[in-house]
Amino acid sequence: MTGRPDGRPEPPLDKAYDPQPVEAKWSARWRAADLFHAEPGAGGKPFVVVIPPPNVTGALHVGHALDNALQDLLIRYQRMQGRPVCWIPGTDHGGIATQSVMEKQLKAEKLTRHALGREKFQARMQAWTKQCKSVILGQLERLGCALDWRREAFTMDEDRADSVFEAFKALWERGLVYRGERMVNWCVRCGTALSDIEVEFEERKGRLWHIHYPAADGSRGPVVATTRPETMLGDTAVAVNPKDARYRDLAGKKLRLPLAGREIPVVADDYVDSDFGTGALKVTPAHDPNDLEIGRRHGLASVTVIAPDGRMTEAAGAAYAGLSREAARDQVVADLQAAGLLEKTQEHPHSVGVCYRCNQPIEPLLSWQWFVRMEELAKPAMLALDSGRFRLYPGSWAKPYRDWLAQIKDWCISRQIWWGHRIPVWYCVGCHGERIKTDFHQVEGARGVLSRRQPESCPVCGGAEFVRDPDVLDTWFSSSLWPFSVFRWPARTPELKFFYPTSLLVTGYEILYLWVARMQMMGLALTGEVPFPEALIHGIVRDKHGKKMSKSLGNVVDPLVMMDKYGTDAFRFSLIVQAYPGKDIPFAESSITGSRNFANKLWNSTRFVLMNLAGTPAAALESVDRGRLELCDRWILDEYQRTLALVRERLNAYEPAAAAEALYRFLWDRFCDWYVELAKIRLQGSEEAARAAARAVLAAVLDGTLRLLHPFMPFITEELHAALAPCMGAAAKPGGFIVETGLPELAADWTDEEARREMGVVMEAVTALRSLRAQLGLPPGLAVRVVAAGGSAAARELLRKRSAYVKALVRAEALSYAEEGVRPPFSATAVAAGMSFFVPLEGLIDFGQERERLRKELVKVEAELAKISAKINNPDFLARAPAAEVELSRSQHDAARQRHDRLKDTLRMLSE
RNA sequence: GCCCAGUUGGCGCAGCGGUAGCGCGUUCCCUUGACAUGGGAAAGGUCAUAGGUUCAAAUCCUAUACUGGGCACCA
Repeated sequence: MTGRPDGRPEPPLDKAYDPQPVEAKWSARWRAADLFHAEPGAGGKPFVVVIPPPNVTGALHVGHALDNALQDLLIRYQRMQGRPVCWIPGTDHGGIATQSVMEKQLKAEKLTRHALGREKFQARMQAWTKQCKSVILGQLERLGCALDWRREAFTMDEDRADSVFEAFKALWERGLVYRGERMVNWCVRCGTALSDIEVEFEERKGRLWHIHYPAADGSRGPVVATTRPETMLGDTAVAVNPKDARYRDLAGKKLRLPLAGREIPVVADDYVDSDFGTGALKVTPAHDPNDLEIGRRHGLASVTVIAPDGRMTEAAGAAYAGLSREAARDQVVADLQAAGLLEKTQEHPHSVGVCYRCNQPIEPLLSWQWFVRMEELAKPAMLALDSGRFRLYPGSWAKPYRDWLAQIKDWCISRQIWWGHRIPVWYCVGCHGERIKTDFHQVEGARGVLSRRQPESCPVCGGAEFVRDPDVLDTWFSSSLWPFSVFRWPARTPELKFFYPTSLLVTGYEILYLWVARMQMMGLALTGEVPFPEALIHGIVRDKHGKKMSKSLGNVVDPLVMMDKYGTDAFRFSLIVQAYPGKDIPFAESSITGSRNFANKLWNSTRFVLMNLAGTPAAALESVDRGRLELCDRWILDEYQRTLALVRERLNAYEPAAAAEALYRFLWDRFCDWYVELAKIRLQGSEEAARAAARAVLAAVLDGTLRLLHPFMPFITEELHAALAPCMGAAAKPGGFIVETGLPELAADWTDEEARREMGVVMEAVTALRSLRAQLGLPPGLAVRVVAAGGSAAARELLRKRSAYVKALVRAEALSYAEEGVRPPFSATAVAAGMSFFVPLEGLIDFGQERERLRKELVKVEAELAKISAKINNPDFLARAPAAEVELSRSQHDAARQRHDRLKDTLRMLSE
């Protein structure tokens, strides 16, 4: 340590916290020490979390940062409580989302996946995945995540493929997967079917076209209303409600379908709402789920006019075939208008189902797909919820979760894309004919053989030529197995035995049904256990105006930029401190600034303590004689103890924001603003025993605060702990890394109501005097004399003993006492803690102003007094409120009364 | 249409039965040996509206309005 020119020792830390080097250093050391690797079997019940695997679609966003900051917080917290922890890292192949990222890249190269072919496409996907994984894992490490890096998993690697096949097989054998022809949600852009939850509904501006359908005999027919005129080419009936008097004699008649020219019947069906539109409904069984039902009830034909690629088919007629559905709509409307059949057009906003990946309108299409029967799977999941074996935090999610399970529909799991687990079913060409090779999704009732590899021969016809189901599984299928596939289920590994079921899942509510519910169902169905007994469901990170972040809005915040600018700890803390249960987070940069400042405050309070420990290490708190501690020591220890309890309580209840806030306020408002300032009195004094006591308390409280803060801010606390430990002497806790030192615990009970009360008096007096100084505009450097008068004997005695506190904090050179009723001449007055404080200011004070100031003060106190008086004079209150409450109100009343009287007295004296 | 959540100082949020708090912002003063990423002081709210329960309501109940969200949808 080199000396400074002025002879004082060089401070042990820089003046401001510089996060970058600190983060790099500790990331590397944690990794090198393999600090968060867990082996099965050791040390009691483990705390296990599987990461919600990010899709390999690019870099992480702020939402991931929040999710992982919360997990890391809880992992480190549990670890510090002495539990073995295991947090599994990994990524998800991400199906459609990832494939469309690749397709965009191909498009930029003027390529398509079809031009490339399935195999080459796969190869490119693999390469991309590899690159993307390392970016994502790197970001997680940068965030400080205490992941067990040796256990990294990917939803599409070999081990996970075993799990997926086994799961599919188990469901197949139990008759829970089936291939069926259904009206599915088809995304024209993605070229695949989607499950119901992958469709989002958006309110969009639309129109309602009223079209006249003439009767076959040439007479006037009904007018139908539709939002999708292009589908009329596939109409096979018009339906009306049987009770609708307007159409009573129409049912059973034939109509001439405009543009197409064919005859279609009018059918009567209860489904039709007479009040909507014209009360006559065009029926297109091939392109609308409800129309399909009507068609089935009335034995109607089905004419497919829109192909899976979104273009019109031959069946739509020569004039339209090949047009996109949008172009066909315009053409149909124009043609109808030309034919004089378009009665009118209305604006008609309505909700449109769109693809959750690409936002394009969904096309309902009839096709053969794989489904999972969900009802049977949902029942155990509901039971787990009802019996408390599975709990959601916050509990407000339980109802929506349950409602969703109760009305669950079968899950379409086949996707017509190339990136994913291929469906392990093979079809014999001998049995199904050549068509199975080219027109797979239209082949009715195809029966496949379940196998991972091509079967030897067909069990029916003995043929040896097979085609594999070209489809892949929904990416969420493999995700739903994640809590046990990461431990290589179905293999009965030691990991599976020790780490499964996991302890907690942390994720956002946007995938509650998509993922959380399905993991519960699959876990219960395949392993017989709830995969995690608790789930912490957090909100979404939005922009500062509360809008969803999206690339198109340009309001996306890049976590790396934030970490570079403010440091990882500040970034994490700002997310956690806003993560109140059930709330979305409006993310403003100003909130990270606040956390950055907090980190710096922490840094500097350690810097201060270090400066005072250098050379003379602190004694352990336990070894300090309690009689050597003075008021502020007892007070801060009481506050500290409360904070420890509160933080633990909040974290155990999964309320991290409240825990973070408690720590923030303890460190800043209590420790720094009051305790450190008061400790300075002794530290700068000459009495060695007093200095030692202050050092011991400073060291103990700071050290514990650092450890308690570590799960929130891992890097800075590690750095500061490393700097502090060598200076702590006997007070140092054993352990290398801070996470190994455990959570702070108190050897003794430091509850101290008396210290709280007495510090309260000191703080009140100090605040009142500071306020007085500011209001009088006294320069901060000007030392004043304070004369106190009145108050209880106890309060006087307290202030006499603690006059050093008051003097130091209000920059007073003297604090003396006057007889009640004596007021030093030319003085300003503050009233607090039941007494008056006079500050003599001969020549500096304008009595007119001083009177005015005190009058304003009096108005406030009068209002307060009136309120509290009304309360304690209310007989009902006295009769019915609890005694303690009455007592409290009385003492409040007395305090207000005293304050009031003192102000009045002072004013009277000033007026004389 | 049904269900849920929210509505608290300029902005963002706590509090959820006993006299309204925090962060950011604003105003004033201060480069004093941890920290100007700091210290001190101040201004600013009839806690959406209307009823009700209670000795006492931001907090419980009931309506209403607005804002989000979920579910189901009538073309």
